[in-house]
Amino acid sequence: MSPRNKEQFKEIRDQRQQELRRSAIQMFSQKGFASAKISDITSNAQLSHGLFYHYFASKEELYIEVIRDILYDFIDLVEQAAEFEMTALGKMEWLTEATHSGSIKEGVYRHILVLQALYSDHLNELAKREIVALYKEAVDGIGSIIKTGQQEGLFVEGDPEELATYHLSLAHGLLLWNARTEKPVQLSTDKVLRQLKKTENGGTC
Amino acid sequence: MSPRNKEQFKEIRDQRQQELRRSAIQMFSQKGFASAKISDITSNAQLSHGLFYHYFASKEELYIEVIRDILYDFIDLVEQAAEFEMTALGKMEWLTEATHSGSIKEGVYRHILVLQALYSDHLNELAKREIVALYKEAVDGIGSIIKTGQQEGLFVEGDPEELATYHLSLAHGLLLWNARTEKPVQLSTDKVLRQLKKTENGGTC
DNA sequence: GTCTATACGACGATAGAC
DNA sequence: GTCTATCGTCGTATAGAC
Repeated sequence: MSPRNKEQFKEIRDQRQQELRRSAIQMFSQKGFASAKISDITSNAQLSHGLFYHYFASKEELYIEVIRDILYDFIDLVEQAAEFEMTALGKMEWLTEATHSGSIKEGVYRHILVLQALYSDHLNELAKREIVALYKEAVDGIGSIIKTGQQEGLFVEGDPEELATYHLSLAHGLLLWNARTEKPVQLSTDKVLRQLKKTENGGTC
Repeated sequence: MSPRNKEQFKEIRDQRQQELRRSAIQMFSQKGFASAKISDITSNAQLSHGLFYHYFASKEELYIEVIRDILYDFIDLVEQAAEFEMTALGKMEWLTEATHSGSIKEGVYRHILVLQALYSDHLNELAKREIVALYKEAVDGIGSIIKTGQQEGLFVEGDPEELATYHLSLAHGLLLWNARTEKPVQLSTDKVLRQLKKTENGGTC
């Protein structure tokens, strides 16, 4: 077996892994952990169900990995926003829009998946604590942005972390609601950010 | 069989039904539809699992009834708020606190249950539409309160229904988050309502 | 109305051929 | 690496005794 072949195998393995993860996000969030069958996940990724166990030890293992993936992505997004060369308000606008970009359904599925993981008992407390910790990392990142916004004098006073929590609550709640209505309310970054901004007409007051 | 006995039987039936519904809310929301076994629901209500089918035709039937119950309760709550003799702001404050009262966990479980119902495929589209319609009824009720608040000049301008959606998104999102953190952020009705109020210091400006 | 026992199907996981 | 066939388990729903 040449090293060439070894590499090729590894590539195939990685690619299949990725396909299964993608498929799992879809299935788990649409059907929930228990109802998403292995065969749902594999057939959606166009593999046989037997092959699943060459890539993951169990259904539960895949579940937790997928949730980790989602949260890492979200943390990345926040970090990306933080590094832009713009005002805190601009960063928050960008972040708000990015959270709601792409397919609405996709965003909402990912969010529900995290919720389900936290509030069901498929996962042990240790795993749940890890998830909470990752989410908190994202909240802290947003808190930092808000803090600079306060120093710029554009944002209301108050504990930045608490304000970040309020912001995320609003953004995600809205995401959920929008995904179900026939004609979704056009997302208004303005309105989502209203609670953060000091006043609408600043110095002219 | 005397009429006296007939009545007694009916009472027992009703009571058992109620016990099963209560138990089901707990189990469904904690474990999800698929993972909540009939035996979980019955044993939690201290009945044998066989007896379940004397009260409900299937697990799915109970599921949808329970969700209806939750939404009817919520609509009642909004109507109650609307009928008070107070300003719109007072009504919204009362409603916000009522939503977060009782055990936090209980409130959050009920909310998650509705979400799960909407975003999983245990329910057919018809049932989902009914749920959305009920939820919308509650949103409309809140929208009405907001409208009077605008006429009083205390609330920001904008489509009342849209503002109601934002309010609920924030309130429920916060509920979810609070239930998972070790030391929940003390609910601040003030901050939840900030997005609705016109300015913090009104006429003195 | 309440219970226990059981039929029946579904699904996670494994074995073994290719 | 990929597939099909199969085992073992678990859970819904039913049957039938009390």
